[in-house]
Amino acid sequence: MSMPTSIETLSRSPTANRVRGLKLLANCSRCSIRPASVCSALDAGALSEFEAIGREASFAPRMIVFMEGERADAVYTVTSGLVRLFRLLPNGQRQIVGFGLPGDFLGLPRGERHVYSADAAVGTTACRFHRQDFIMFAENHTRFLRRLHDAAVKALDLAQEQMTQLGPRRADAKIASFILSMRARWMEINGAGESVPLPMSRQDIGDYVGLNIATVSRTFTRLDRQGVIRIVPKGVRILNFPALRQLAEQ
Amino acid sequence: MSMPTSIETLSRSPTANRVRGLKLLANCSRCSIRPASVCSALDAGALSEFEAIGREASFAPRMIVFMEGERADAVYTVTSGLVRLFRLLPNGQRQIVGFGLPGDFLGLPRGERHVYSADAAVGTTACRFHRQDFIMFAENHTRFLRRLHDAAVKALDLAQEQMTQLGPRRADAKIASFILSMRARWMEINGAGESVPLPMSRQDIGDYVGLNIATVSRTFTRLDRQGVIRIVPKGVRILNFPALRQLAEQ
DNA sequence: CGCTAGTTTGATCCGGGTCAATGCTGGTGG
DNA sequence: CCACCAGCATTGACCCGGATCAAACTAGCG
Repeated sequence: MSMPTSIETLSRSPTANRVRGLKLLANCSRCSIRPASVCSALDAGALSEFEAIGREASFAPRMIVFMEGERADAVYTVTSGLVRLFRLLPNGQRQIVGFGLPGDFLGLPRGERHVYSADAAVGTTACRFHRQDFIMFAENHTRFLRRLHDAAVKALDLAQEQMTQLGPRRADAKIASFILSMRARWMEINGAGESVPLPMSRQDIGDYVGLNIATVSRTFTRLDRQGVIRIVPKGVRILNFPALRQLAEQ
Repeated sequence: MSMPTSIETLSRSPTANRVRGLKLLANCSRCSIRPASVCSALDAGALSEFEAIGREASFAPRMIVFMEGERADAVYTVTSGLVRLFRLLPNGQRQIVGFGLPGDFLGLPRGERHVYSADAAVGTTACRFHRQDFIMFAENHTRFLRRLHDAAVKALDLAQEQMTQLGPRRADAKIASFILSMRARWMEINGAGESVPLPMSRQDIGDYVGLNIATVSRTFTRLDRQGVIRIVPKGVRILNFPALRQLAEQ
């Protein structure tokens, strides 16, 4: 975690005019991440009804989606790119509490205000719905509501899991767990094999698992040299699964 | 975190015949922690109806309330003592994910199985309800249901908060935050002032905030010597609030 | 081609982990 | 009533992993 980064992130991100593009949804039925999203619970009829209340939003890197404390008046389904979910601590450090991947649903806190902030880590697109429209739609489509509930359970579970990762574990254990958990999440989206995309920066990874950027970098390098993974542009390729799993258990 | 402790904890805790006592609820209307519990949402009539489906359970120190992975067929409201909520990690370490204080509601995961374990840190009493009875009752009492929802929100918020505490923070910052958060929770129960009960062991505190028992002890001692707190039996007394708050922010 | 943001790598230092000895306290039985 | 014991807390000595600071390197991108 580093103070400078979080400050920079904020000052470089204009809070006004956040959304780069905002146009009608083209065709949900052809949407490639639909199977992995809450929309998978909708049949053709419901889908076109749903399409009518949504808009496509796109975010340039570092653009803010919403801020902690703001009224939550819109909800999102990420369709491409990567969203960082984070809290700014009193001392200026940034704790990333999660990553929003394509298919992930964001922005519906239990209360009326967001409890964490969200910004785009890379160029990102999402479907945007007004909270009221969305809730009304959900209440008229029971299967969809249940699917939303499932999504919430999954998020809670991920958060609990993350709590156990953040404790006093060794750097290579944290990084190994991180790689495996990202792999598991990509698997649900595109069934990928040993290749794991990591679109976020080293700093983001550090702020997520609780390590300094230098330590993150060194640990990746070490795992690469040990032949456990191979570092590739914007990701890694897993070479030795058993070794990686063993490290993750430490 | 220490491996031996978690192992001991398990082996010393018989899984059979866990509940020491199990008798009818005496008189909910006179229950001293009712204002702080979900039962506060019930009027006299509903309360006696509620009384009829509950039983009082008591747990000796180290007795298990429920285990991660088990079917969740009973729910609890803690009435006295302290419950530890924890996960056992693959390497044998124990991560305490929360403490159940008097008034806290436990044991209703979103799915049908518990996602963490719970045991008594000290002699503890709780009201026990069969899950089905409880859910049926709740569905017939809307105010109660809403109150339950609030409790869930609070728990989720605490978990997120805890995530930000576990990161790479200094030992005195972690301990200071811990003391202040325990104080805030006791305040809701008995409005106590600068005196903060800490019924759990040093090991429990360490497994919660992510510190070694030795470091926990040393940090308490240091804060005491610095005049920020005074260590008293089973707790601390806060002597210098501003200093403690300042430490917590680091 | 050169600028900028991000990444890697090196050198150094310190906080907290580890191991182990000692101290304290409350419960038990002679 | 006191001696003993078990479990927990405290304290000390030592060491190591990761933070910090800083420099060199690399990859996009205009």
